[in-house]
Amino acid sequence: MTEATRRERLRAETERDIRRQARALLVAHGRDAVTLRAIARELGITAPALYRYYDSREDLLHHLADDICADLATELDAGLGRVPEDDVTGQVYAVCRGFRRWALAHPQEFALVFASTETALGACGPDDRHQVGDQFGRVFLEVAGRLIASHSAHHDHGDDVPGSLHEDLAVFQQVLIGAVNARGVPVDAGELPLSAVYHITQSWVRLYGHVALEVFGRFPFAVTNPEPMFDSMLAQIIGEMGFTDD
Amino acid sequence: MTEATRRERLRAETERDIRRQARALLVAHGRDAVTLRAIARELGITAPALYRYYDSREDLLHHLADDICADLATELDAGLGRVPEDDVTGQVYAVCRGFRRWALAHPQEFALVFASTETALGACGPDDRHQVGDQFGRVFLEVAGRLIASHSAHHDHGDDVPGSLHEDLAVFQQVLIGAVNARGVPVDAGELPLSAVYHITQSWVRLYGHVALEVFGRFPFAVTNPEPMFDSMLAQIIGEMGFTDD
DNA sequence: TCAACTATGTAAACACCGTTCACTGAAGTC
DNA sequence: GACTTCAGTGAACGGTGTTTACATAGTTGA
Repeated sequence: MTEATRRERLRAETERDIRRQARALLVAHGRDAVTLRAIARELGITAPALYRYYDSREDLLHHLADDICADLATELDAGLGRVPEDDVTGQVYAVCRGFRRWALAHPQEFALVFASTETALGACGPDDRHQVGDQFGRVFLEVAGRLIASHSAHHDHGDDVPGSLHEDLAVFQQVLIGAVNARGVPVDAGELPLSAVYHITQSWVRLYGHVALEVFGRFPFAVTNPEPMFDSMLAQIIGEMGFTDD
Repeated sequence: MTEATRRERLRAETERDIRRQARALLVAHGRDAVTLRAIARELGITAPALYRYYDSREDLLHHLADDICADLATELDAGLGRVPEDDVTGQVYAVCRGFRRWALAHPQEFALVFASTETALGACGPDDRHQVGDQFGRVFLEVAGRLIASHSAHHDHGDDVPGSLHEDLAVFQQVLIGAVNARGVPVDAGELPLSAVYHITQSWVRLYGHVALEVFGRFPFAVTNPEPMFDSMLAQIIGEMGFTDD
């Protein structure tokens, strides 16, 4: 099984070390502190050696963002595991609260992955086009899709979907259906109408908006305890889907 | 009137030149490109000379953020001037669309002011505590306050305000009332209840969320034309206030 | 086994960067 | 006209990303 040659094992090991150090620097002192020389210094090698692993600092940051997405997805998945399989509302709560908790605990990582102007950093993972770009998106949107699909009969305010969005939403609809089906829950377009897809998107806007405002401290006034505000927003988002609790 | 000495005039002029160049570098090549040496080079002086004007690069970026806030406020104010005084809905549309347009046209500035982890950059202006932190906030939130105040009778879904937010919201309520009154429109707490203040905050979450997602390209799928989505969201936000159009 | 090859590291150098310090010279003050 | 204030300079320190030529350890095949 240990097919890898000695050199390959060593390479993989240093590759992990590099990103681990980069991650530590990011957490401790922010994006600007993630310098090739600092990483190399910490690893006991010289900076140019890093070019055997990454094309440039930018490339390293890109892979770092990938790692962060993967870790976030893992964390959200773990939180999901602690909720009963059939309690879909609870799953949505778990994922959304998990996202907020993660963002507040890892502001630098959040800024790198979710608030970078470089387009390269956002789209994590090697997924095809027409796919949810990053591993985090996979977790969050799959749960949302399952929630909506499991309660499709309840809500039907379909008129407010802008016509010019139909094409984009239809693509996303297929992605969501594929993701949910891949988990063994069969869904078709009838159970996940465009209005539901649109509502998921709007929910993402609000979830992201609240979390980013909290992380960056851009609420219009000092919020002493933002958690009830977040939970209240979640309750409203879920409530708008047409059911309250059971 | 030209009380200023020759030296004072020159100083003010250089100060403006510095920030203008810093701004140009930010726009053209992003935050990391705003270096003291590049600014000085462009101005035909040496880098240490900049320390006669700013304590550090960080300090310069802070003042730059102030400038950006002021410019944004000016632009939003100008857009506001093109809407009839009594068309408050139109004013909200103007400010929100103006904010989105500005953010998309100035992504680097947006990232600096609205998505920086450094707390110092967000709170622009020399305003006291218990005040809206930046000049942009002043414009946006004042319009929102006026809108709500002018239609307070229409909506009253007051129960969904988390109790633990009452204190914070009350402070913000006073700020909003003060801002609206300062424009000559008398309002009191009865016309601007906490539920309305809460709704304004939630609207800011959605406005910010959409704009930031668009600027950073973090929508879960490729949105071919995000503008109708934005307008649809605005219509819904305004609709939730209890009136549709007239 | 040993030569050929490849992958991984090094040292030196280049052109940048923020920041500090001693110094110059012009503008303002009495 | 002497004195002070202050914008600007040049040199220096330690830091940065990146490229280049070079060494050497690991792997491979005859």
